[in-house]
Amino acid sequence: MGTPQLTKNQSLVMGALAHSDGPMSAYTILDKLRDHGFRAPLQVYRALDKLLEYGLVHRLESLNAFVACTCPQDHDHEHGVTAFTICEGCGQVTEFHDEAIEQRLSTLVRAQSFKTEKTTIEIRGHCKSCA
Amino acid sequence: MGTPQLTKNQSLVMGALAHSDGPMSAYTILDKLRDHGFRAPLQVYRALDKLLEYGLVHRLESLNAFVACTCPQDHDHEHGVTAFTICEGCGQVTEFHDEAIEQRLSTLVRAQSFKTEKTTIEIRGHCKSCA
DNA sequence: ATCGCCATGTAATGTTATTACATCAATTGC
DNA sequence: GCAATTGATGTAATAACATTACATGGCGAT
Ligand SMILES: [Zn+2]
Ligand SMILES: [Zn+2]
Ligand SMILES: [Zn+2]
Ligand SMILES: [Zn+2]
Repeated sequence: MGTPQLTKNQSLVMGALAHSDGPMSAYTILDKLRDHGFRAPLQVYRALDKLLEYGLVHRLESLNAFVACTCPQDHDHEHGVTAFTICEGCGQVTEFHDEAIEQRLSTLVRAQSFKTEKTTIEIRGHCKSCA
Repeated sequence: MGTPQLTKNQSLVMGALAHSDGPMSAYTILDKLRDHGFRAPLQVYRALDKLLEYGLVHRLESLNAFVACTCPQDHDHEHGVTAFTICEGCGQVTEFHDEAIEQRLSTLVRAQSFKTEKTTIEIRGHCKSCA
C-alpha cells in the first residue's frame, strides 16, 4: 500500500508546499490557493490532514505551520522519527533523521511503559548563514 | 543569579499551574484566576513569559499549553534539553531529561553549523494506565 | 520632584483551528 | 436502473489561541 492518488485539493496544497521555500501556515496556503478556488480554511485543513497521514507533509508544532517532507526515500513505508532545525533568521527548515536518537528515545519511553504514537523534535535557533 | 521574587500575577499563574494535575492552556488559567482579578489574556501571557524565562514553567508546543516544571533540581541554573511524554488518554505529562540525547542532538546540529536556542521534544501516545 | 523602569489594566484585533450542515460524485449491492 | 453507502467538497459560523496598542500605577535613583 503506497500513497493513494491525491485529490484535486490535496494536489493543490501539496504543490503549494512543495514549491514554497519554507513552512507555510494553513492560512497562508489558503491565500495562495484563492485563485484556484479555495475559499475556506477547511479546504486547506482537510487536505493537510490527508497529506500528513500519507507522510507527504510535516507539521511544525512550534510554528503552527507545515512543510513538504524532504525525505529522499519513497513514502511507501513510514519513516521513523523526524527532527527539524528551524532558523529564526531566514525561516529555513531542515529535516533530519537519526537512528541513535530514535533508539534512545524508544528506550527511555519504554522504561515509562509509554506507548509512542507521534514524536516531535524541533530545534529553534540560527542556521550557518544567520549566525 | 537565581529566580527573582515573583510578582503577584506571576505567583498566581505559577500557583494555578503547580496545583493543576495536568497542562493548562492560557485561557484555562485565565478562567481559574478570574476570582483573583484576572480579566484579560495578556495578564496570563505576560506572567507565563516570565515564568518560562525563569524556567519554572514549560510550554508544550504540540498542545498549546503550559505545565509547571517538575525538575527535582533547583532553577538557579538552566537545565538542559527537556523532553515530555504526553498521554492522549488521561492528559498526564511526564518531564524527563537525558544526557545522551542532548549530546547526540548537539552533534547532529553542529554538523549543520546550526546554533541551537531552544529544543522541543514531545512524545504523544498513551501511558501505562491508558494503554 | 522628576525621571526611568517595570508591572499592570483594558480594549481591540489578529491568527489558528474546529463544528455543523449541505451538496456532490463514485461505488456497491440489489 | 436505482437506493444506499462512502468519501470529497463547499460554506458559514464559531471556538481557541495569541498579540498589538495604549493608558495607568508603583517604586527606586538622581
Ligand atoms: Zn519527512
Ligand atoms: Zn537562517
Ligand atoms: Zn523542567
Ligand atoms: Zn494516560
